[in-house]
Amino acid sequence: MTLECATCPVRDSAACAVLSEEDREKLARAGRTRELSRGEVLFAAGEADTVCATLLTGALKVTSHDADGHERILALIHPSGFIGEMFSPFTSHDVVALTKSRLCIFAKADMEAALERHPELLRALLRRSQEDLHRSRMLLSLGSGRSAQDQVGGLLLALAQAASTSPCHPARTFELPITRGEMASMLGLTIETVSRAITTLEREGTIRRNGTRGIELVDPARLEDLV
Amino acid sequence: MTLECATCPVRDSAACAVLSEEDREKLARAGRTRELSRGEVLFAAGEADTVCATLLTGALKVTSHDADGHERILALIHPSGFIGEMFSPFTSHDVVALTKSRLCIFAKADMEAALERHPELLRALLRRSQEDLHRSRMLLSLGSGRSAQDQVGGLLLALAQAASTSPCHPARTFELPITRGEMASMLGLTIETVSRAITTLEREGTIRRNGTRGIELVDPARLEDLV
DNA sequence: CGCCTGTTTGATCAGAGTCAAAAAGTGTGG
DNA sequence: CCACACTTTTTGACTCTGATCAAACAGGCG
Repeated sequence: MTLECATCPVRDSAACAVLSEEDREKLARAGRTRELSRGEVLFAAGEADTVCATLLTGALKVTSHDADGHERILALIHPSGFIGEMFSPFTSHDVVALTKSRLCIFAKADMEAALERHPELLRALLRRSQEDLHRSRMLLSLGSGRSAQDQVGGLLLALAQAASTSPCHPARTFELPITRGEMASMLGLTIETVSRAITTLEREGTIRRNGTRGIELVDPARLEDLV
Repeated sequence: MTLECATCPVRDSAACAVLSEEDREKLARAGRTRELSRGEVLFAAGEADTVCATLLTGALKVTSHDADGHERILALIHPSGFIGEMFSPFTSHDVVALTKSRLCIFAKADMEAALERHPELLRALLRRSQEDLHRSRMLLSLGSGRSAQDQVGGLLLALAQAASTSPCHPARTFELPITRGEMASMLGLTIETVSRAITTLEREGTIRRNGTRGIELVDPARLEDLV
């Protein structure tokens, strides 16, 4: 299926937004879209990977697996995010769909050619890469000396910020994009510990739950000074 | 002090190595070198930062501090590494010298101008940024479900790789660039736990110690299949 | 309705943290 | 070269948090 940039949901925020209308069209002709359903694998670690992609809708996770198959989530990817290490011929981590997702896929060779012609695209990717790096370090610092409950609180806050439309203020109410198990795997905790932490946070009056996925931040300040 | 690219120890590996001789000279004229002694702060989190830098010799750490002042090391920077988020006006983390270090410093504005003129420099920074991201995720996956001993083993392996001249094989013997406390702070453990882990690894015959900082990997394979 | 997946809660246990002190290094000045 | 002070590392005893094992509970969907 060929691309329809005109109706693209991330046409203003994705990396290719820095291109002119016509340049973008030219790039689009080299690409195609792909749908993934929950659990489908986009990249598997260690495979040669010859494509890169922009996420249009849905959400992806970047994971690694330790010796005994335990999964660790290293990053979440939201719409307009870019996937693919342009300088490494092999993927180092798995990339898997968390929900039904739609992507815009390019051969690395085509993207490489576009980068050659459009330095502004290079700049857009650099910016994204530095943001990814920043988020990755956030996740690292979450795991620090803090108690399990503080870690979960910090993650909730981070997810609220990701769910928010405005970049600085967290959303007051939002739906968790991930399961308890996936939260646990982002923090290196167990499902049970995450569940208990959420229960405690609710009993303390810091948050309120709305079904299993809905979260309302009653007292965001309390979460904020954990960071 | 003006720059002497001719005698620069990282002239072939730093980002600016992608420039031609004359372009590099031009950039060099805008920069200056700076010396830091152990513990000196290059950037403090939250400050406006108007410069970026390449590390020539020594080592730096990137750290964050939680509410009670506990430090967490998010990354190490080795010679030829680049420091400075080009797209964010404020530094988000502290950057501190681990040892006596020498840097090559540029005003962001000058670097920005150079990026404008030399897309290959942009590409070099993107590559570096993706490598940083990769290292950051390595550190994340180290912390996973693994025992303290395995985490320390994994860190030793990573440090051996960083110390090695060849990029894939770890050095068999090397000097730890950081103290026990700093190792602990990279993994989110305590000094005592790190110390005990190292003692156990030696008793198992996986490593041998040579003074407090020297490490010999007797059985690297055992460490490798922990990852 | 019953099955399956995901979540919550409970009881027990082990591993890492904490507190404390000895030992090994490092550097300084006499 | 040695004596002394200071920092870093190691080791020990005890505690407590989070993992583990197990079971009840809640939704979603055929």
